Amino acid sequence: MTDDRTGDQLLQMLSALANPHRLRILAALRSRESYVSELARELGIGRPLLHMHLQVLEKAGLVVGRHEISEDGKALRFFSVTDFDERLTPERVSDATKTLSADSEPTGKAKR
Amino acid sequence: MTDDRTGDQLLQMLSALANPHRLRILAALRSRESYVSELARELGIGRPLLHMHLQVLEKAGLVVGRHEISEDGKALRFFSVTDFDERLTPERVSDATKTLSADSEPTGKAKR
DNA sequence: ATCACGTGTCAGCATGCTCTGACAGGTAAA
DNA sequence: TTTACCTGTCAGAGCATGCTGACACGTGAT
Repeated sequence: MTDDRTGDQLLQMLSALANPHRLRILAALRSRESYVSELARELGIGRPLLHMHLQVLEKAGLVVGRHEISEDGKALRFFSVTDFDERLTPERVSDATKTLSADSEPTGKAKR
Repeated sequence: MTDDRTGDQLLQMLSALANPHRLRILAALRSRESYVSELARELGIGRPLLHMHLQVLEKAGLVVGRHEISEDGKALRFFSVTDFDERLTPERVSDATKTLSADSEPTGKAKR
């Protein structure tokens, strides 16, 4: 079965997925959960950057983070992927546009 | 059945869909095909802008354009949506990353 | 010729997204 | 205390996108 997000939520999900780094992050977290610093090393990207990408993914509901304390007392931030399921078809897109809120309208009404 | 694009193609599709205007364009074309100028009026956006969005959608294979001659001799550019079908799940994303080409790697190897 | 309507493209501004280096704070072990 | 990890955030640079007005070209009707 497929999820039932609103147009805005779907758009947010698509925006989150439209980036190679974020796709790789999801793939990496799927094979095994891990915390920020470790993930950054594994993917070879900067920690601040990864941190930002994780926020985007989390806001889109594609990933969830939790706090965990390692044996030696470090406060680690673990992330794991949610099991999202969205089907992309012309029909789904049409449906989504019905619940698309204020977004386009370049500048006001735009009557050209 | 779901499509079988490579990671790069999926990424291109996601990027194309990650925009409210383009979602609306697809929805509009689904209810009825039309040509650029008419579509622009219907959606209330500029023609050059719509032209650009249509190019993005076409390159992603979500829409196809063809030339047609109206009764009064005008060369019209008609567009129609393809019936794409892509399922978004953690597994699909993992698969896609296997066929993701040169993209990330911020600057060279990036060993941090 | 001029008007009305269609096509496509370009320069340039504005906005948003990406990315890095630096800073601040915290715990545990040497 | 110093070292070595971890967490988070910010400013600023750089690059990609979005968007508009103007230009060029074509056809049929007035």
